[in-house]
Amino acid sequence: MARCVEFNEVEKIEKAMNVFWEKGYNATSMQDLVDAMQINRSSLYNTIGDKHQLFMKCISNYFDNAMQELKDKVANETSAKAALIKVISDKADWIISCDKGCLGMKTIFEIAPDDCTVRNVMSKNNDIFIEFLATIVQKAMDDGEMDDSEDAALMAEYIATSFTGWKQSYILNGNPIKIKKMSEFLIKNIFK
Amino acid sequence: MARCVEFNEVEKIEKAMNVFWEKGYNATSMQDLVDAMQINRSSLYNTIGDKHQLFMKCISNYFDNAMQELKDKVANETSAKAALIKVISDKADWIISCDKGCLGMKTIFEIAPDDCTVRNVMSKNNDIFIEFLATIVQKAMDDGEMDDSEDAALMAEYIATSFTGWKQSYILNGNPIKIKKMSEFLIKNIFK
DNA sequence: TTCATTCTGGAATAATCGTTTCAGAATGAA
DNA sequence: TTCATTCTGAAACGATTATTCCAGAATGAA
Repeated sequence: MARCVEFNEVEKIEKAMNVFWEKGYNATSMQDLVDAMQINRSSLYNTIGDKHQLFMKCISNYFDNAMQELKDKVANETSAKAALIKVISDKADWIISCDKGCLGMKTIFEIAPDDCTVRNVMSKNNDIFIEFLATIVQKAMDDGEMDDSEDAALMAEYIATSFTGWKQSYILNGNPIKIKKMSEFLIKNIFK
Repeated sequence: MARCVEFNEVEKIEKAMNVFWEKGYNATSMQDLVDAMQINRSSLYNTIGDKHQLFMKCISNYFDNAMQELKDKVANETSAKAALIKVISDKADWIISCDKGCLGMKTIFEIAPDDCTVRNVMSKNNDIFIEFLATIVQKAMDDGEMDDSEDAALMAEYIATSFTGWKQSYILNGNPIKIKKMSEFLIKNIFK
């Protein structure tokens, strides 16, 4: 009957995501996005929507990918303790390897405080992440690999907030050794 | 000989700072600033400079104030341990009480990754802050109030990065109890 | 008061912003 | 091939951006 969409939406979303990742929401212009996505302006507005809608899709895609990766990673480990160590040290490696900021943290500090829609999504995603971490922590406690005098949820939150702190440190100092040390310190701390 | 400036620069800088604090650098327009500062556009450009220069003055002023407050606070405590506890619990209270984001953290995540000038200033300020914390930690260690098997600088960094994590948590969840718990957890952790 | 100097208010600038519009090319069932 | 439909490319939109300019008011030493 009629012509149909000629581009793969997920693929385009990912290209847009990289631009937001690098520049942040406000500093990214529609021109930047159109250029990077290699898509027509009209097509963009017709199929995905405006800048804000596109951004929402980007952060959802960002989280979904990260969460899937995390789950796969954990599934490959034999114990809860090993899984936690893997997750923590991989996060440290990731922070060190990535010279851009972090789309998630950038969004939380730049956009979330003033944008209710964004804040709700980020908050929900964060809850899912923390809850997932908490189940592993709980398992480690149940298996006697970890001191269980502390609340598992608080422990998970403690781990997650540490990641944010590391990212801040790396943005400012760009010192990989410091990040490594802090991750080792965290691991030592939670298993002591 | 000639007419002289009729406004107090520091006072105006503080008004501008509040706007940046609330909206972030990119989302703040010169119009917003002119309105808030109650100053003429020309006067602004003539005496302070452009948006970026104004911003630099704002973050410097922000840090100087915070640092002075911190030093006063510490000076009023009798022991290094008491000072650390005071600093940590006050930070938790501050995070809870402030519904805006945090100018410092906002700047680090939004601007610092792509703006070398800003990054250098923030990095230097952060170093000063960490170093100051480290001296207190070291004193607590020397006085036997704290386990000295860990590096004081790492400990200071650990405390500072925790603050960032708490702010993230509070932006997303707005849960004061959680912040309180995390601050208690931190205090318990560093003195154990 | 005079007058060189400096500040002030508002208009003007050029560039860029996000978004819309529309003619025409591409599509694919009939 | 036909033709209704949908996508595409580029131009155009009005609003807003940061910044500059300039005429005139204010200033204060001479």
